[in-house]
Amino acid sequence: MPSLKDVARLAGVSTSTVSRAINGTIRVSEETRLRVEKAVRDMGYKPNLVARSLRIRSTRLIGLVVPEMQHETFISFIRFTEEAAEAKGYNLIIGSTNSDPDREERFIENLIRRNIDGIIFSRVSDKSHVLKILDRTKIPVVIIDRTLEREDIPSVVMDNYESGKLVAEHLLSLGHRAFACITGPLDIAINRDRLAGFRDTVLAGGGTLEDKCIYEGNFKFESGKKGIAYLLDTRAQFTALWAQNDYMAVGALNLLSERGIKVPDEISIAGLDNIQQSWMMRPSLTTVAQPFREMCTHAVDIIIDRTSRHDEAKEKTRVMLKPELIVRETTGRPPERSVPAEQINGERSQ
Amino acid sequence: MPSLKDVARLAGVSTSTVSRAINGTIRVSEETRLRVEKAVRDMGYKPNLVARSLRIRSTRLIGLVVPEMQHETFISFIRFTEEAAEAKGYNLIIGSTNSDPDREERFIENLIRRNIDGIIFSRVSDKSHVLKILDRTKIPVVIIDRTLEREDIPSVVMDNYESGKLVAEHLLSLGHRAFACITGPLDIAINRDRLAGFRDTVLAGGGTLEDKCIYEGNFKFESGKKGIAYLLDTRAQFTALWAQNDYMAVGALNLLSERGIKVPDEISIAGLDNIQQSWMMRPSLTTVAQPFREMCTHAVDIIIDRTSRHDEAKEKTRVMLKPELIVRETTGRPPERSVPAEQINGERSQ
DNA sequence: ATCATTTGTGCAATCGATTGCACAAATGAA
DNA sequence: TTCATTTGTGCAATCGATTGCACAAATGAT
Repeated sequence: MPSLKDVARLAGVSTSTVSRAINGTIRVSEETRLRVEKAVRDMGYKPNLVARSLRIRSTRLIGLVVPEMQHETFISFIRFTEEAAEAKGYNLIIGSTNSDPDREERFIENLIRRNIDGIIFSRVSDKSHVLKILDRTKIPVVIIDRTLEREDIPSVVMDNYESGKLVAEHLLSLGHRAFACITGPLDIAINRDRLAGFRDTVLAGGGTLEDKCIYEGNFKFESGKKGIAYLLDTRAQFTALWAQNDYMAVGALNLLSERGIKVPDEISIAGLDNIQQSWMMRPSLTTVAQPFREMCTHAVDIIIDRTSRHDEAKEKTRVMLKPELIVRETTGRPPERSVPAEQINGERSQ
Repeated sequence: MPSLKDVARLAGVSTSTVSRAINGTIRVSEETRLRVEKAVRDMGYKPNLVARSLRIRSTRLIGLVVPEMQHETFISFIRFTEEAAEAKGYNLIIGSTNSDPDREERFIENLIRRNIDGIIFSRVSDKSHVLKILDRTKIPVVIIDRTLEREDIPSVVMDNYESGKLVAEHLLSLGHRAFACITGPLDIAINRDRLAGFRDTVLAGGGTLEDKCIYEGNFKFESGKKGIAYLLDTRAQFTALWAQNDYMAVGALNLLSERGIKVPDEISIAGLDNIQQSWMMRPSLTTVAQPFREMCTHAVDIIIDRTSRHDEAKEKTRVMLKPELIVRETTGRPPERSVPAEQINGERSQ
């Protein structure tokens, strides 16, 4: 691998000149520029980014921390963040922590030592000690898909309240009045927001969402199954169910199919996330699409913005983007003569 | 951020000594080691990996090239490669090329300039000019999930022939005799291998796999739908179908459900890959699991191995791992009185 | 006590770029 | 023609580590 020095020698100029000719930081005479360019081509010279990074203290690397790679949500973050980063000439280092604090810490330490330009977190907890580590450096950080108590940390989220609202409006317009919900963990703000949007809209529209029609899940398939089973078995009355993510919706559908309950004829189901399965399955799932691409693009932009104008006062940045409702087959009109859900359940469950 | 020099000053020794105390490359007296360690702790010193990489010409970074991030296969590669790399103290830079040669080239160039320790490719084509680029450097390369004509490039693949064999054996043992197959692109060796394993075993077991029962797909959902539609509409005769990946199997199931054909009562279906949907859907999909974790671990090991013993003669490395059959609900005994498939199709299609 | 060997440490070069400063040549203004 | 300004280039320091070599002190052998 030829270095700057080799190119300089071949072109008969100093390394400074070659560097300037390449980067265009300072004017170089037309003539020498051409000579340098020729030398660069002839030798197949490729600037060494490690050396460059060391000198200019910027690596054009962004770190992305995800808790795991099973959920499609995180895959989307990886995918779109990589896309956005690549478009800006950055590369992406990813690390999944498996929700293991040690691994998380190791990974962050590594990123710091690698002199990374910024870090994007998805789903960190408020108490993550990692944030303390980051406070000690001045590496820009963005939280994606969650907001933290600490307001000085920029975040990018979907308008979660709105997502609940969209689903409720849709179901209300189909004629539903009795609702149920399988939520994500309610210690997390965004999930409470989703629920609030859903509930507020349901009630405003003359519907009901009783407490016993709410099941707190954990975003996994199994939890969707459990949730719907619980709701059916406790004879909660509802004709429409919203699961706060698609995996739980799929789980619910799975159990309904097991029990021979027809969707959407007897119960309407909606999810959130728009995972692949949601359109591949039958019946296809009505859901809310998160604007993942935009979220990631924003996150990357914030990082790059903060690295460029280094030490300026950090204004608070909180980006909130609109979700989009995607209507498919799992939602329909409520049962014809509005059979009480209780009765339906009674027939079927055990 | 304190540097070696700062630590050295605080500990009252030279930077060389600090470096040696930290890395343990050369013996340092117990006493100074303790002094250095204390200084390191007191200052919260973290070695700068960029500087280190520049000097020792090794970054402990591995690049992973995937064509896209929609297919779960590639997600698995990312996931397990990251896991394996992290376990060995390496970090992972990923890039998806979207099958765009320019993007691919840009990404590879970047990796080279970043002085990456090795590159893992999934799904490169034989004619990818990228390999030429890599020939010019001596960066270790591994191909995963595909073998190339060029034998000097190490690869890690599943035993694809075996996967076809496993499926065929399973279906034969259930009593099936008339088979169909929706393949991946047949210009790719591994797909021909899968088909060969399937066909050989079917025929050896007294079954049939007629030419008109083979449909060449492209691994996507839609292509599974099209494939089964084609097979049904041309009245190919079969009671069991193998789709060479799960997305196509799901597509096929989707269409069968549309046409009201019962699985596995009327047709048995098997896939390959063991994607999430395969166990979440109903009926759950019989499939072949690829040993992704092992594949990725091997790939990382090969890279690390080759970086350490730098310029030795490269022996040819081709790792081949065993697949595993996972029997679920979409495969069962063939229809009771062995109704000719033609008749079944006749009733249903259109 | 003398010399060879081992042990521990520091000096300074090095990896490959970028960049402040100095300076010569070219240009423009008077 | 003379002086001020602009333009283009090179020297050498720098980023933060690692490491070959030199050398002093400690140790061991005789």
